[in-house]
Amino acid sequence: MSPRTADQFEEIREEKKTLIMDVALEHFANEGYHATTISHIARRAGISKGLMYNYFESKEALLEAILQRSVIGIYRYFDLNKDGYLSEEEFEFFIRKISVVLHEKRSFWRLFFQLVMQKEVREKFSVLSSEPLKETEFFRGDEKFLSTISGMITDYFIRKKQIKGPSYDPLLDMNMFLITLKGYAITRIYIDDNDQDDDKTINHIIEIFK
Amino acid sequence: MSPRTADQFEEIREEKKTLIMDVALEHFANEGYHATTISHIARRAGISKGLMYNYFESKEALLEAILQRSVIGIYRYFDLNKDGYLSEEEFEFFIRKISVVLHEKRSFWRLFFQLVMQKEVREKFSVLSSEPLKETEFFRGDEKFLSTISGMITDYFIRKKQIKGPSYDPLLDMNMFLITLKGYAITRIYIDDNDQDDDKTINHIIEIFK
Amino acid sequence: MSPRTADQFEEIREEKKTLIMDVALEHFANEGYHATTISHIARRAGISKGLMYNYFESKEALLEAILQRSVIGIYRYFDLNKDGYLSEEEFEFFIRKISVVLHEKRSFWRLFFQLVMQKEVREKFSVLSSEPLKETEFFRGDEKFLSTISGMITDYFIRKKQIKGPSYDPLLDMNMFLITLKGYAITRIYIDDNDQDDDKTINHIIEIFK
Amino acid sequence: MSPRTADQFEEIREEKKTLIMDVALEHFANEGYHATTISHIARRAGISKGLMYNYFESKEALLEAILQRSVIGIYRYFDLNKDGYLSEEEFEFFIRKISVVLHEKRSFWRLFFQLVMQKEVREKFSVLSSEPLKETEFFRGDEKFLSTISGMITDYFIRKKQIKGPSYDPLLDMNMFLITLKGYAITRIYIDDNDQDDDKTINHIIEIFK
DNA sequence: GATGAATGAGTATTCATTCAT
DNA sequence: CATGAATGAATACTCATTCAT
Repeated sequence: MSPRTADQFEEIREEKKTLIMDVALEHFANEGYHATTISHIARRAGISKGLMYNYFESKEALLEAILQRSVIGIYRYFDLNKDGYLSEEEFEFFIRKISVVLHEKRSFWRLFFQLVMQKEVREKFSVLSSEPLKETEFFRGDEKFLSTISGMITDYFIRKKQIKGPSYDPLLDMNMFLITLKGYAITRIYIDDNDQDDDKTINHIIEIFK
Repeated sequence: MSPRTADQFEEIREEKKTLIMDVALEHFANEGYHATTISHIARRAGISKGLMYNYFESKEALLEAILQRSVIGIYRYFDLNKDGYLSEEEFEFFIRKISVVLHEKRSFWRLFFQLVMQKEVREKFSVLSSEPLKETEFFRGDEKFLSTISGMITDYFIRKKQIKGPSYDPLLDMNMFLITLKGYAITRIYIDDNDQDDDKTINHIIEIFK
Repeated sequence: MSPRTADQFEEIREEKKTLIMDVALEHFANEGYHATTISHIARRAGISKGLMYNYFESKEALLEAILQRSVIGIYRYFDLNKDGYLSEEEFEFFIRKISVVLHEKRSFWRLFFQLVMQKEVREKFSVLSSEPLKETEFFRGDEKFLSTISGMITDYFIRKKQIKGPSYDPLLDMNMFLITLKGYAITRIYIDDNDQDDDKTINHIIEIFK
Repeated sequence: MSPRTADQFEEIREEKKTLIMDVALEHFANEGYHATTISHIARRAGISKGLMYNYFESKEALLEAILQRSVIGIYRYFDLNKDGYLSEEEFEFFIRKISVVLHEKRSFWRLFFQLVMQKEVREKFSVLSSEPLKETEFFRGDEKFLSTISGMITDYFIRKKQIKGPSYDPLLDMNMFLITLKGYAITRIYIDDNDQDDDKTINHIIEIFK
């Protein structure tokens, strides 16, 4: 019965937070942020409402924590801090990684699209920042994430022009790529079991835009 | 002095209903259905809350009336009752019409995507019906709308195979088309002013899939 | 096309008022005063809400008008103004008249019992007035009605003592009579078709208390 | 300091529920169900409106809980599960018990008569069930209660015939008894202090129908 | 007289958040 | 750390009443 160490406490704390965030994400993603109640989350997570507020200051803080965690996770998955350069060989891996991350984090992406469709949130995202990423500020972080990706992609298509020649329209191609990516995303994130046809589709997308 | 005629009342009713629906659609689309309050709609429409309920039985009934109106409008715009056949020449017009309708009814489409992302609603749409359209039943109507379009498109890509030959994969092509359409849609409906580059994009999409 | 005379107008007015009161009484009696809405009454009476207020100042005024009309009707039916004396022969007719009036005006009595069970209303009735009846003041009128009947009955049972002798307890007998009357009333007013067994019951009640 | 135990919570819950039900019953009985607002109940109970909904799902659920509690209480008081047989000696106790229960639970009975006079509720009660009593289903329970009593009484009067001889009309006598009971009930439940004359009346009723 | 659109105060209900234990 | 009782501001909805036509 030796008292738990501070580390053990911290570990338990983190586990509980993770549990709450997992449950909350699931519900936010499927029923919507507004339609999901704190009571419901607490009940599903097997804890009391009071405890929820021990871990998260408010419902919105919980949302931001979830978003931040996901963004950081994805950020790390793509290892985007290295150089911001997307080579031709990397492009294929990049697309495949997107396919994986869309499916594995589909709850997050469902929530993400939902939020991005809200006017207020949309406006926040339109101002892309070039400030260094602070992990505690989600939206900044997310903007950074998006602007980094955005820069890499722009870069990639501009370089493509040097290969494809003067008749090639890099802006048009990039727009088509972004449209395809978005369409692929919202298709993919609403399939619960891994789709059989997906491989074909992904290969085809790579084929077109590489 | 003299009392209003039934026609005058009818006119007032229709005008007010339209006004309320217009205001409500705008807010549902931009702030989200749950985040929009009846008070807010009433205030923006310059009427009392009570009057809202003179015209619509509930918030949900208002939503359904809006959806129904939009679906019927789009249905008519596409004139889909004719034969359900999409010829090669028609395909181009079809795409251009989609572009127009996405932009002109962008509030509806914003709302539509928002709703379709809700689990419960998504499930409703998964059962596609082949019953004849009754205008008073929104979801049926919408399913009919979608299933009609869906059938036409499937048809179109199967016929394409006869032209393109055995190496052509109609299912893959159709999937790519649907992905492109969705990506194009969510891109287009969040641009408020008519986009300059849009023409190029549309032409390119037609080029690829015709 | 000669213009209607003032009398004709008055007649139409009275007919409409009667119609409204009939419909309202039916609903007040069966669904309850609070649960019945003005809209509902108007719709059932085939008139507009506005017109209702042309005839009756308020929902409560409508209620009072209904009660007053019924009370006056019953008052007249019993011809109670004559002398307030209830002879032995009259007693039998009195009971039979009660039976008839309970059934024919059962909607009124349903409403009456309902109201009398409301504390506030009950208190009003507890102060019995000996003022002369003014037809425009319902509650006064009703009190007068009740106090007149009450006096007559008290009188009747006191006189009975002179016949029955010293072992007879007039107060007890009167209480039993009032209890029986009330019990008979609430039984009778909730039977819609004229009850077969009722004659036997009435004869028996007369037998006991005459 | 230390957190409350489950038992403590349970105790608080039961106390508060009882408090709310007591206050609500008082108001429902005296002002009527529809005329009593949740705000009013909460204010009188010294709690917030929100708390009411922590304990009862809705105003109607509160009503049903009150009715159920009362019915079960009365059911137990009469110990009706034993055999459903009412002997001559028991009859006297039965009447006296009714007198007591009418007075002690007069708020419930005021509410009961009020509700029974509503058309919709009346119809529910007309279907008497012979299913075993489930305490959680109020109306069933109440029907069972009434049908049990009803059966016992019918039985009692049929047996009386064997004593009184062929000139005795059991149905008429029972009807008179039920009328007297109802009349006694609505008289008794609207007297707040225990009536002096009541003993005489009760004795007389026993005398007549035993 | 007659209509029903329009109002607004009121009612039941919900839910994020606080806090005593 | 943990609980759920308690709060109150906000929300959807109702309905008696008014009023322009």
